[in-house]
Amino acid sequence: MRVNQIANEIGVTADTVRFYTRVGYLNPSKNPTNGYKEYGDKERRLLRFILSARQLGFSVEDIGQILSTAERGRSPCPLVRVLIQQRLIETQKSFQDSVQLRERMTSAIETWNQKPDRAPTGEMICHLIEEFDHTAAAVYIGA
Amino acid sequence: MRVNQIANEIGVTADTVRFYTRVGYLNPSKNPTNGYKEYGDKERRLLRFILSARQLGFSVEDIGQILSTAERGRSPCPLVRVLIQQRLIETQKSFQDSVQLRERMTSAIETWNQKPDRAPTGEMICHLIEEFDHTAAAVYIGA
DNA sequence: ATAAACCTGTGTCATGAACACAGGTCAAGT
DNA sequence: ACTTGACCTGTGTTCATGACACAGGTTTAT
Repeated sequence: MRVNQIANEIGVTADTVRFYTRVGYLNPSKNPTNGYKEYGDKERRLLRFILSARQLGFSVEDIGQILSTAERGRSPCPLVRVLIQQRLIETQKSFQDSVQLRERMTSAIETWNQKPDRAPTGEMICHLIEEFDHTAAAVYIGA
Repeated sequence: MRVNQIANEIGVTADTVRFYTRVGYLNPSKNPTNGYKEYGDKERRLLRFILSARQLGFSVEDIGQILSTAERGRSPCPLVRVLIQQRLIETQKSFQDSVQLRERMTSAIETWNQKPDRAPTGEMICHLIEEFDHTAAAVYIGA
């Protein structure tokens, strides 16, 4: 099985398979006649596992730790339980960041609907952006 | 004004100032005796503008377009209105992604509370992850 | 045999800074 | 004048997760 075959079968791009090979999580054998990498059952199982873990928010490095724990025959479960808590915190953060950014953006768009375009001056590059920032700052400090 | 001075005054790190200098948005003069970059009023205004735009979700490249439009004396406002719509779409996407990931994560954590740790086998690396993925897939296809 | 179509591995790029590091500068102390 | 130490500087590299570019190899059709 070559890179595109396994990629299609699992539903990812060949580049993704190559990436996990490059970082050493997949270890295909090498066809000596043409240098092509040969993926087998083990790689298929590993790749599926990697994708499942990614779906749950584990980082590629997390997965590396999980895999090497399992390779040594130890249960990766305790590590998994710890790691997901950490990643959850990060996800909460990125969620909050997205919410706040979205609010700023929609608020800006709405405000800008009432405002004309203007040419830049020595003082201003874009009055939409600069004035909105002042307004937002004023709101923020409660002014 | 040297890099740390302007950075402190505006409230960012020196690395951030260096970054915007490197990409060419800030053009400090160079002190010929020591090679240090000398930031002035113009750079201060530019840096403030850049940060305001970043707050609104514009990418660094967006800001480059906005600045070069303004430099040619044309109003960047039409561009700004277009760009923010695009970035808003991306922000919505990242918002939704965060929400969904968070759901998967909290659901996994909850499910895992009922499950023991287990050592890996030839078939399984981590039953928590692999079994949750099956469950989630089953839910997804309505099974 | 040859041509086109497709596939491969390796190397580079992307975001937006943060970090590492070797060397320069400057004030305090002697 | 000199030295020590603290601080500062610019430049180069690193981060995460693949996507993309590219030169060359392979397979299929003629």
